[in-house]
Amino acid sequence: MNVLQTLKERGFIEQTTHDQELEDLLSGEQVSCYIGFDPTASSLHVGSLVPIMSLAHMQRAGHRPIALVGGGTGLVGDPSGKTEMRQLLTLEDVNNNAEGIRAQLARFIDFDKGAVQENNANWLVGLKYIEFLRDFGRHFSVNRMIKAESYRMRLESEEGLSFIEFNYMLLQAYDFLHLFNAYGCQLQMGGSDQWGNIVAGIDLIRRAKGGSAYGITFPLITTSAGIKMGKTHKGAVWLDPDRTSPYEYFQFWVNTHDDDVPRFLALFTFLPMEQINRVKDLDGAELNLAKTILAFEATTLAHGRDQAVGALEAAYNMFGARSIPSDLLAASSIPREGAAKAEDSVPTTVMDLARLEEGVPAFELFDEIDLCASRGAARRLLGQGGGYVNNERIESFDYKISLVDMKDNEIILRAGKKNYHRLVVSEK
RNA sequence: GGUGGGGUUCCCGAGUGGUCAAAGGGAACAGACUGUAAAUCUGUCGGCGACGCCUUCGGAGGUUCAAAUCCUCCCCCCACCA
Repeated sequence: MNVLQTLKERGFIEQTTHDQELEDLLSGEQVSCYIGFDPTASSLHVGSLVPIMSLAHMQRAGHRPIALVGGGTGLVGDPSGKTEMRQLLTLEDVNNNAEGIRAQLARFIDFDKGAVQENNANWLVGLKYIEFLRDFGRHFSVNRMIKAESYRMRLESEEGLSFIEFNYMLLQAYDFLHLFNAYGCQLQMGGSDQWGNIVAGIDLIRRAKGGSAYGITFPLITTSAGIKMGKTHKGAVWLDPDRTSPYEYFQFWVNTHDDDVPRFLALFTFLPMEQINRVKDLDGAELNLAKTILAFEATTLAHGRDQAVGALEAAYNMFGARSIPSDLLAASSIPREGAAKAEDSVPTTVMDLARLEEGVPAFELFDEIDLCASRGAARRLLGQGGGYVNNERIESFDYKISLVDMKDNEIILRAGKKNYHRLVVSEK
């Protein structure tokens, strides 16, 4: 089975150009393929996981993945699929962000074994306007461009489309051409909103070099609730452990919607499909175990196995241990017998002994340790019965949390069902 | 550059002198129900030790007992015209 089939089977493919030729290409010798990543932040988030995983699949199949950081295009801003103009980045930001992104990609693809990272700032920033127009601008038809879906939304919007953004397609096409020349890269992959840009690159390669190139787009992954994957009320779920802790990351995956579990297992883990397909028949508590495995595998990929085990144990500690049958997704290396263990993956605050001796009103404390956004919010939460000490409901908003509540040298506070916070006393 | 229309609480969007912390919807949060799910129902949804006080309606001034609402200047967005 070649990569294309693997990707298809696992739900990565929305659309491809030249189905048959692409199939042949990928069945043959090593192919270089690239995906662009926007350096809008120093970290990637779950929304980029589909492209990342697809590169990983490529490498596993013996091909060469090229991760292109859009250091140059990031200076312009891609209008595709967006309703308003993006904040423009400075070159310095972009370079910093590119560093962070590389480190994260390295967990999924191996730069020591052929994978390449490039930054298009290297060839875009020095472009000469007139030369560029003469050499490449003439290959682009404005008539065609304005018909592209990627521009239509903005063309029809009140915001309009600025000229700088209109150029984006040319720059991305030029990237593809550059990588074609430099690496013989014949395949570009990207989100479905990139279709127009990818096709523009393929055209440019044909017109300018007479070469053939191909494209693959990924579907936009939405949850069954219809929301774009990877967004939560707290914002994006980041791959950077400083932004989204491994425990939170794990929890994000555990909270996957029922209907999404098999699909997400296929996309976001490397577990074999025949095992994943069996998950489709599960429901209820059994399905929850599959979610646990999904979370474990996804966390292992992003943060390493130790962190994943830590997150799993922390979850067991908070929500109760489980044991996972050995025939469920057997390829997973998840520890099958759950050991609940006090873990510091749970946010912890160290308190002065003196304050706890005196007692701190619950609403004040909940605000202070960020279980609530403000004292007012804490009052409301507690008033509605959503606050707990050691899993017992706090009955009044000004109940004083004190040493009386100390159990095993800690006090576990909880807001709602899932937000825990641990309080310990300073040693003195 | 001209003319007209706009900028409201997380988002959309009402509100054109007091009854406005500001309708309605969405999102979000809590409770019940559950499987750390979804759906549903109920409640909450600017801040504050809080039946009161304080800060919000693009920005800065002004009129008035009283302004999101009226006036002046400025900034930004949009449409049409040039």
